[in-house]
Amino acid sequence: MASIRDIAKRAGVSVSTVSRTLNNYSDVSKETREKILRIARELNYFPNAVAKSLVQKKTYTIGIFFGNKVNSGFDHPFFLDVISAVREVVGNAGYDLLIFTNKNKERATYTTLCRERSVDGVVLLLTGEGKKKTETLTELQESDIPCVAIDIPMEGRVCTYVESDNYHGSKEAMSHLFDLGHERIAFIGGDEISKTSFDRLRGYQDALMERKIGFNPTYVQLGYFSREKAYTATKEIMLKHPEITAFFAASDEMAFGVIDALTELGYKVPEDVSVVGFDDIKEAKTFSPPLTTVRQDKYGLGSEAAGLLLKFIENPEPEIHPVVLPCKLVVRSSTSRLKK
Amino acid sequence: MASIRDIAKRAGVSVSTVSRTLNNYSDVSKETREKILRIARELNYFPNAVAKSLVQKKTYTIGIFFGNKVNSGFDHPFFLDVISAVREVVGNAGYDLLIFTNKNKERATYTTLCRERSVDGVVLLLTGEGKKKTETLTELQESDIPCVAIDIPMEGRVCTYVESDNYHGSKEAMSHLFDLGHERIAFIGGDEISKTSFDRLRGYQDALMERKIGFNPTYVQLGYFSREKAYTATKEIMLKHPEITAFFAASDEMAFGVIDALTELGYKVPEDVSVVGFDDIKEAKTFSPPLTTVRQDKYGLGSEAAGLLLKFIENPEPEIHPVVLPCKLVVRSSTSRLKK
DNA sequence: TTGTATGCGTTATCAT
DNA sequence: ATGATAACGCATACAA
Repeated sequence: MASIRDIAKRAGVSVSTVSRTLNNYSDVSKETREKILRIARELNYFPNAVAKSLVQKKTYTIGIFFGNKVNSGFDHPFFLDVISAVREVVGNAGYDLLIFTNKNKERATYTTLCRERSVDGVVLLLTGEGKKKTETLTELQESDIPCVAIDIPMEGRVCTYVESDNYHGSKEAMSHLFDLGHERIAFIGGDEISKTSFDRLRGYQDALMERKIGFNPTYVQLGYFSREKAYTATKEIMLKHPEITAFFAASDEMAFGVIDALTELGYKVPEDVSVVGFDDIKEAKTFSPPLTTVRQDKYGLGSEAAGLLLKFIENPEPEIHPVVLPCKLVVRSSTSRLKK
Repeated sequence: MASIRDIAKRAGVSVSTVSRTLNNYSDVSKETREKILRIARELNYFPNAVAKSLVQKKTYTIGIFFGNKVNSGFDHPFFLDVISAVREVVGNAGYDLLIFTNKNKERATYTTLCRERSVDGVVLLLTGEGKKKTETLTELQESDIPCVAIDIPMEGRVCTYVESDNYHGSKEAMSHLFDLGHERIAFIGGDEISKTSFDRLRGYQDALMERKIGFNPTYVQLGYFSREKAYTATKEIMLKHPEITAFFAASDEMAFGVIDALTELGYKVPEDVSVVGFDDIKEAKTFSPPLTTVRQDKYGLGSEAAGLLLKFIENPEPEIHPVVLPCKLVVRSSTSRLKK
């Protein structure tokens, strides 16, 4: 409640002197400084960040967008890890996090929302349709708002993205299956719009080609990152192609759906059919059977994104380059050697 | 970038007319209104929320504190559900969410942080030590900042809390074990400071007393909501009291620890020993064996908290009353009938 | 219906 | 070393 004016009045000095004192300027005499500090404490003074933001044009706030639309739910598979990392990194630099939630603004775009709130930078953690390069995404990318996206290939003067090395992650998964003797491997992909999905599919295809096994398009279906859709797709594939001995799903959620379907069809996992997932979400470890999967460095994704963002904010002409984080195959019990 | 001044200049009117137009005041002639609106669009105008906040003393921002200290990690077991619900509810009312992260401010309290950012209200989702009624918690409770805590018994003029009906949840769990024939039931509690822990323990004790079985203190240990600590406690108890046939853990995480220990000691769950958890976190369902547990309405906790907060903000003299949400026993496969 | 003037709490520029 | 004053972008009381 107390403002610097109140302090100034009590101390018998001007507001500018108070301001300088509170901001640790050197040109304040020791006596007045101490007096002001004492009074500030007495009045239980705290600076008003809003007023400060207005004049400094800096809010020390990082915005975050989630979900599959401009505004929507928290349906990202590892929202928690990413946001936790972002929070840690930007927090240490003195920034707070603003989660955009405002739903009753039509005509709002990422850019206008950011400008309205005057955030210093923004992290994009979108899913599904939100990852499609729409007009509003392009607008943001070309704006002067520092921006880092997770898993969306955006690039601008102060805009880039962070992703996992999905291509090589996919290949590692395939290598593992090859090592176990599998060759007839089905793939349950993500969607047709995201780079993430595309890279994982490409890894699958290339692994097959390099192994001279060849790529059979009828072994591939899209599951749209949904357990249910993956379940349906698996049934369809497996009924038509009972010769398949392994499934590679582009997400753990979908791998669960694959296993659901397989189990219902009477196959045992991994005895009859092996299954590999992607992501290594929390439930992967406790699932039955524990899922072999490609682990993404979720925390790293978030901390890299935050680090880049801070660089953009603090550096007027940053070098920009997307960050690609390595994946790691985690072998558990949903895969096993092919029985002759 | 464009301000109402720019619009005013272009339109040849005063800033107040522009302001009134943009805020849908009725006393603006149709022509000037249309002209202003057109120019606003041309200039790609958006209001500056910071400036607006300064003059209106309202930020349309809800703050959230997490973790076990004033500032710390996201270690709450269902952070995601709660925050998702809060976001939904306050979002529909036009508020955004501010996650406090700022770590480099010593001497900061919940109250000063809230004042500094001028949040309109705040949600507390703390764990561990953070739930202890410290000075800074009391300060917040007694302040005029609208505040709703989850699982912490705080009450003030614009401050209350939301919790699950832990006591009856506990009793339900015990009833289930009684129904299966168990009588020698151990309890792995939470901590000694939270009401949540206390209520669950009380439910356990009362259930035992009402059943005329009596309460054996040596059957009780604290696990501090940690899988590891619960593991250790379980070993200790089970080695001393092999007559025990069931464990009731005050959280799912701890129930996992209980099962870890039991398994290592050579007991089969649920054949030899039954185990019940509390919370129904995501992994409970996929754990092996799928965990019987007491489900908390996590989303409800968040949406009730948000609803109360909005009431406090919009109503000068709200009636205050804590909200207690019912729990629900979810029977899965970690409990079974006692073998004679 | 419109304009003028003031203030929100702070920083920053320029004097003194 | 300190003070006066303008400015940030907007809302609002009051006057016209």
